[in-house]
Amino acid sequence: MAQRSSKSATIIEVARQAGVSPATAGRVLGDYGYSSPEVQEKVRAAAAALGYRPNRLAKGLITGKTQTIGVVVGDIESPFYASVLRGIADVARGSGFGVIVTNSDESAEREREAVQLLLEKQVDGLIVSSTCVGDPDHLQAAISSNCPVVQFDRVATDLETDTVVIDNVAITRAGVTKLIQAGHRRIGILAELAPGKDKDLAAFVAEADPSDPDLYKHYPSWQRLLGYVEAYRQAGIEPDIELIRRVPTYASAAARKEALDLLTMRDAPTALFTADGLMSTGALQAISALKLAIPTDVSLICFDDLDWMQFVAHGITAISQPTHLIGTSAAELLLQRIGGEDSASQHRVLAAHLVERGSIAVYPEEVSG
Amino acid sequence: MAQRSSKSATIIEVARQAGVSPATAGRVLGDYGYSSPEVQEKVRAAAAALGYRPNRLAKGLITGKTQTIGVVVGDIESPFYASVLRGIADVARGSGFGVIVTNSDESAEREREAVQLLLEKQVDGLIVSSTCVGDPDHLQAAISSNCPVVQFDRVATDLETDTVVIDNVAITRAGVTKLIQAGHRRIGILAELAPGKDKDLAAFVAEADPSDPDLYKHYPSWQRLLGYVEAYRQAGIEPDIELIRRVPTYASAAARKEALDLLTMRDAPTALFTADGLMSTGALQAISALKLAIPTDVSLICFDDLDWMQFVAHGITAISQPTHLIGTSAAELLLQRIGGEDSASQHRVLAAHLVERGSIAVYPEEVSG
DNA sequence: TTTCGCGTTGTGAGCACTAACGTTACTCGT
DNA sequence: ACGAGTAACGTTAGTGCTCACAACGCGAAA
Repeated sequence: MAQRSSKSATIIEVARQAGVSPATAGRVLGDYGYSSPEVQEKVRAAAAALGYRPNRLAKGLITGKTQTIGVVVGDIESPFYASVLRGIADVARGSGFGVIVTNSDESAEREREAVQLLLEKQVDGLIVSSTCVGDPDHLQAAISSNCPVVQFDRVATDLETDTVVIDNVAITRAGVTKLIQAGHRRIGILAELAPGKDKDLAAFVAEADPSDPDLYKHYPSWQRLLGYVEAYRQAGIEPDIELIRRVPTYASAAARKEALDLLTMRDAPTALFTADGLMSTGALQAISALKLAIPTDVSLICFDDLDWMQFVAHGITAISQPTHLIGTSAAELLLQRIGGEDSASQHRVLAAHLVERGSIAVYPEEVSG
Repeated sequence: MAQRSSKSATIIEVARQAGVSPATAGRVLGDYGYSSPEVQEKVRAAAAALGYRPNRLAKGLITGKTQTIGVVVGDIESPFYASVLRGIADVARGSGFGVIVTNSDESAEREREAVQLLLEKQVDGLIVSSTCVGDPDHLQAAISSNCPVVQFDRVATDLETDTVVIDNVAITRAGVTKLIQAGHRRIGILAELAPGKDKDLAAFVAEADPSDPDLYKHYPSWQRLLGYVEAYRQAGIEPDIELIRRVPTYASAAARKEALDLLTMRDAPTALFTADGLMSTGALQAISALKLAIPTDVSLICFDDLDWMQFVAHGITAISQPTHLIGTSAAELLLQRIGGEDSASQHRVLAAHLVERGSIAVYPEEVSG
């Protein structure tokens, strides 16, 4: 019977009850060192009788390992992060690890605070989608104090960490190319594109260069824009900057507004590309409000394959990220590092794929010249 | 400058560097007891110079408080749980607490393991949506060892814990009544309804009694069924058990199949009520596959107001739970308990509300008699 | 001057556990 | 028969920090 009292029994009480030394009890219960079968039985019986529950704090204090990993994401409510976290949690549970989650809300300050808290809690490792890819000294601090870090989605490349990403440029290029091949010439794109100012956007589009070591290169939304621009250029068309709309972070209403604006502008686009889930819902809100039909009135490709995309209209063609796999991969890499692996940083690029449904109509190419 | 070496500085090194005793350094850095301004400055300078980072394990070992709360949910990927967790995390962050998340996958065994792990990690409190409402001895064990528990959504009522729920019966009754008032007589309902067997379902419907202290009473999906049955009875109609379809936990495909079956049966329902998000997507898949129009061919009310419900068809009428508030409330209650509050258990019943959109058509009442 | 009290600091114990090491008893090979 | 090896256990010293306690100085009250 477990005891009813307030404080849980310690290993010393178990040892006394079993008539052995604390160290011996520790060996049995902690499953290390030597112990005879008789002693094992006695100790286990005593532990069960007292309702003994090992104190992982004390263990962690000595061993320097807490069997806990810390996770920092933008917002756990977003389907993308939620799914990645699920993958992480699955792997963690399989290895007896706990997972502490924190939301940065895309704020560098909060991210730093979160990392600080996690380090104080002595997590064995960190999985981060960093907001401040620019100066990741807090992550560097973690690495310096022997706390391995794995980055995903957003990546600060000048950091010595394993990374898990998808090839945003290639998959977006493929998607937009699909639209172009269907005859679309004016394709609107809705993307977050933070940080930066409008003039940066123009410069980025003008100079778009896949080998550019620019800061923007590290942000998925900029990478997706790059894929968009490349698809255009490959088709021999110059992208119209009026069709590129940026939306502040976590601004659902703004996404709707931009989409509305885009779809009602003079010479409006015949197709839309949304760079993440928030943009997708914004676009659909606008399309719904304008009573436009998909794909008759407007074609659509959405980044991130959300639940509802299989039944809205005739199905929404979407780019599906292996979110769960991103999480499990990140966790596996991290656990390897925690386990002592000290080979060179691994950089996993996972495959995203286009899920073709019914949101792309063939657009009659205008007869020109 | 923070040091580059592997191990972080301890308070003893900070004390030596500042020329004071470890206890004094602790008082300054830990912000307790007395210390003079001069000493404070010296100690803080030394701490900064050494890149000191307090070890919360050691602190927790002594104080018995880890500033961590444990959360056990069914699946963090579900929008409902993700949003609740977000609420919890927000409150926790505000108080400097960390949050460890675990998924039970609706398995009692996993839930027990999770609770065990969390208790070993010495969490200061637990927020749980329990799978095994029937025998919550693991939760009782937590309470017995002075670890307060707050339950939400699913609740084991014979446990002395604070709870946060919504009135599932009333809000569902209101929703279904709306459908009945619109003239619908055959309303299909899709719900999880675990655990239990088919004959239990028949008995439950036959005896449906709001004051019944039955086990089922604790499960939201059964509560929602109860509201459904009550709405029927209040309208003087006896519910048809053929219209009540149950779906195994986490079986997205099964939800689709049941919905398909429901909509193609002889004397098919003219309206559908889905008891959670999974059922809703299943229903929409079926409706889409059958090329039925909402609300012309089938009316619909969905439990849980998901993102896409504002733009699918003419908008889906939904029951919106205050998910974020559920999380913040649970966390606030828990933090109060952790803070020493020992008043009687609080049971918060939050308001859900019907978001009326365009998925209910008036159904011409048949002229009878 | 004595007494009291308070602010300030240091000392030492201890939180629950593990790791290193010492001791003992026993086995095995030569 | 004897040293080496090994299994089984105990003793002790930590792990980084907090807390109770004692000690001390200093100003105010008696």
